[in-house]
Amino acid sequence: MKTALALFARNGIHATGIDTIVEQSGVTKKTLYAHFRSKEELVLAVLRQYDGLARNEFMRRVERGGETPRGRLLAVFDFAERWFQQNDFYGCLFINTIGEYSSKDTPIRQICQEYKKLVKGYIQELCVEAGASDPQSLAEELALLLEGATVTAQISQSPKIAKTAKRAAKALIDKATA
Amino acid sequence: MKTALALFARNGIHATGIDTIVEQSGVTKKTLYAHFRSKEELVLAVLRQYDGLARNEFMRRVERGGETPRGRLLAVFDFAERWFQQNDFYGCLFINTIGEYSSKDTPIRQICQEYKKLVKGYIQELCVEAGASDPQSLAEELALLLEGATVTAQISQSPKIAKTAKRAAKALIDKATA
DNA sequence: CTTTAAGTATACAGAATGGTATACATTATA
DNA sequence: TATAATGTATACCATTCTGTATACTTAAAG
Repeated sequence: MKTALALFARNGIHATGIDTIVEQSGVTKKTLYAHFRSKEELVLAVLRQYDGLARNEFMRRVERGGETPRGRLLAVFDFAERWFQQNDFYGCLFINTIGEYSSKDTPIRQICQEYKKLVKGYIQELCVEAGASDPQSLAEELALLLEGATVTAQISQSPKIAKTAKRAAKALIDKATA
Repeated sequence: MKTALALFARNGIHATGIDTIVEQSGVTKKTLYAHFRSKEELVLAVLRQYDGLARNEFMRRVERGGETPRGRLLAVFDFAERWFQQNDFYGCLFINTIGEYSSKDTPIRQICQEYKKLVKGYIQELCVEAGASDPQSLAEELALLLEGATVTAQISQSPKIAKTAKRAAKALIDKATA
């Protein structure tokens, strides 16, 4: 049900009408509004669900992608490359959503902020394990590379930018763990 | 006239109705449609105009911001910090727009792609001047940091991330010009 | 002075928006 | 078997969307 509602990812939230969701999901409008009181609540539910799924998948792949802490940090960008290669990759849902909601106090924004904070926190843990002299700074830098690679892959439609990010990440990690 | 139409930047394109634009700009609907045949044409015109302005401003500030090529490369991130601090900063218009238009062949996407390509090209010129061993790679890496800082500043609402990006940039530049 | 261009004001058309209501089918529990 | 919950199908409402048309004002150019 919610699954079909990832139309949001492709077309954006404002551009996706309730009717389209109803039509494509096979669910009836009545049922939809029985579960979610409004479109905003539906959006929130979708974002929250995706938040959990995406972070889980991210951590799982990173964990498997490297033996050493340093290897896991670099695996972040291997994960990114695979992500960018998916044919339903339309950039980061949270970044795209933030672009549609500028109001500072909407709960939608909060979810997006929270997601990014948690991802950065996870990267920071890896930095600690890798023995970085200043884990927080390194984590910020690597998160920057990841965000940058994500939007660049989205715009330029070329997943290979992940390799560039990985190369830069390597340099920054080496410098921070010298 | 077009100036008032930068409602797009704040609220996104799909969320901004023609009526709102007409109302806030003082221009009449008739006149608007005399200049632009459709909303899409208006969007294109706005993006194109902003493309020119933004790139100009960017290059001007970078040029003034540093004496040496290396200094100008770093000035990119000083520019970014000032940009992030503006109270009408809602992230990069082109990134936000791409998030709303996934269709590969819309001219709107092309403008966004072109903008990013030109900015990267300019950074690459600076990298050449700075004597980088592989200017293209360095430019890609620095562009990544800039994009990352932009979306991070937008989401976290804290302009200081520009300093983080600058620090990382310094490390990457040093490595590439050793 | 008159004509022509371009503006304002406003009403309207047709479709799509978010959201509600009615009528009927299914199913699980009491 | 009766009841209550949950789903489907569909029609509908008020509003807003993009885009057009009509009528009146202005102002510059011939």
